[in-house]
Amino acid sequence: MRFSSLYAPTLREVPAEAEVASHQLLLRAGFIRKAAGGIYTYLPLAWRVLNKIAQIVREEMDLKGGQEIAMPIVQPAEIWQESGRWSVYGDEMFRLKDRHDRPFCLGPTHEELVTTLVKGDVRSYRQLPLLLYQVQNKYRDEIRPRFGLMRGREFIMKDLYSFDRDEAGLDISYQKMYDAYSRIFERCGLVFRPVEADSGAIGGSGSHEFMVLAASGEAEVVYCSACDFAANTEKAELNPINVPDETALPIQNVATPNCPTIKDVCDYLKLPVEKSVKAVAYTSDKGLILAFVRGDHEVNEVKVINSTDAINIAMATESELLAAGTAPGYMGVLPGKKDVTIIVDTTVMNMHNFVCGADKQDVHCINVNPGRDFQPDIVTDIRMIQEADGCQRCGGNLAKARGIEVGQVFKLRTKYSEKLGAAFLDENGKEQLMVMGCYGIGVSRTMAAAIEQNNDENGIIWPKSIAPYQVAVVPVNAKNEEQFKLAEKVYEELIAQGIETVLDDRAERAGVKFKDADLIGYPLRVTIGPKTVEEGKLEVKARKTGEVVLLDAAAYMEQLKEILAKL
RNA sequence: CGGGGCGUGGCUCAGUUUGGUAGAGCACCUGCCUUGGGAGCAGGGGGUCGCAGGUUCAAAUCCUGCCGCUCCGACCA
Repeated sequence: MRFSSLYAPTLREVPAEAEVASHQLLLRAGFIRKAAGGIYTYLPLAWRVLNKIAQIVREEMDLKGGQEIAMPIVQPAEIWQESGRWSVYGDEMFRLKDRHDRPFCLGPTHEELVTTLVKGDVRSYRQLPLLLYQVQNKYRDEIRPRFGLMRGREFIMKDLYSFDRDEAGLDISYQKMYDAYSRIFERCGLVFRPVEADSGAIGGSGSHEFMVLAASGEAEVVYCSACDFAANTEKAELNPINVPDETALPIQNVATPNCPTIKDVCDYLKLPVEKSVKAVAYTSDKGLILAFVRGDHEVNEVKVINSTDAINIAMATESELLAAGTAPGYMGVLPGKKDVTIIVDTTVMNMHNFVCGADKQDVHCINVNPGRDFQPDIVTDIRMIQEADGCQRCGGNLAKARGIEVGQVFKLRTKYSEKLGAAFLDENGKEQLMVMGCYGIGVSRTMAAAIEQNNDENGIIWPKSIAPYQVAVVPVNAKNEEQFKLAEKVYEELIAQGIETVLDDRAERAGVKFKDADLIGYPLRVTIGPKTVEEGKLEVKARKTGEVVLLDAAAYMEQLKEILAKL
């Protein structure tokens, strides 16, 4: 491709809307343009990168027996109503109506559609396992789209669905995908880590997220320094902390003036924080929810949501708390409140003689004991893991890192086959539900994550496997016939060898072309200018290391290929 | 949802406080000159000042409403 005709409008200045590196660089280097909030046009360079990532994904999916299909983006409401998710999905779903007023949505995911598809065609265990996938746009009307392609409302996703005859089959499919995902992100040149994820409302074990490690990541992960445990902090399961038995003392109210925080109370009463219980109040479509954890712990909102039937939850307001019969800053576990769901962390149930709010301004209760003094509506693990908790598996030390979630694998089991009636006959002629899994990769997010992990002050540094072009050939002075002729010759020769190359044939000054080459991030740049042309040399510069090598202009190809191969 | 900031040519922004002929740099077009890290000179094209009302002789500027973008918070009582 000749740069003069390439649609890659580079910008000298950073568009004001972009905050993170990948967003800024994708805009500046002429890869994307915004069409609406969280919705982007992919320009030729971006489209090449996306296709390369998708190609790697396809190869690895096909190796594991995946078959590519293409399902519609527009989906009828009925199947979502059947699975129950039409109402569950909430505002995140883009909904529309046809001319007959029939409801549809833009697919945020395809479990319903693919299950409906397969149940119509698969009758026998002989047709299983079945692995179907597609690569297409997905639509999610995010509360707050941000960071360019990292959290868009329209994005490209690879989604594969596995159908097996039983748990054992699912385990095999799951492992295949886990392995394939590891290979995919390796081939994309990314530093990543698979982490355990809670399978949420679906229950049971069986979900991993693939995190590209980057400071700008939205997710926080913890990992063990001793074993291979790694988990999303939002999802890491925690064992309750055991404490020695104690004789239950009589419960009593104590005045605690001006002690709205746990620290105030414990300082005032001279109690260790481990002897206190604090609350976070949420308001939801199911009413007010009070979530209690030990004073030095943190509430994990995701776990709270998973432990209830609530769909949308938000922090409760002061007036809501007062109306329910409690007091902001002084909320307690004791009964006597109106229309409140009380959720208590498992560790709290092991505590004795603790202090918590008395539901009255400036009053706390001391010597509160579970069972004797209160019975929560729900007892479950709702706290956020901390480094101090240590590895929940081996007791080793935990460390934290930030990550970008680029993929997730998930055991669905029979959640959808049951709701949508996807069954087959086994060899005994007995009807069985298909056992399903789903496996997603954010293709457009992977592109952004690759940039987050590979950039410097001059621009993008593409991993070779997903670079839009491998080499840029830059004649320093396009009007110098000798230089330009040589550049064209080298360009033609590289193309003939199947090496993706851009010839920067613009009548720009050298500096402009160098800046653009760095910004766009070609792994290699071949410079042809007066310094080298007279000596019959080509200058080859690696974007990543800045290393420069001079090659014989008459016989450079083998060496150049070697340099490329080593990148 | 709440709170802050912003909306002026393709991009970055000035001008708004104190109403009075729409500006700069970059980008773009033409010519000259220059050619190893975003050159220089000369000439030129391009803007319903987010939208809709209102006030005024006069509105980018003041008032009201709406829309869009963006950041922060969803923070533990």
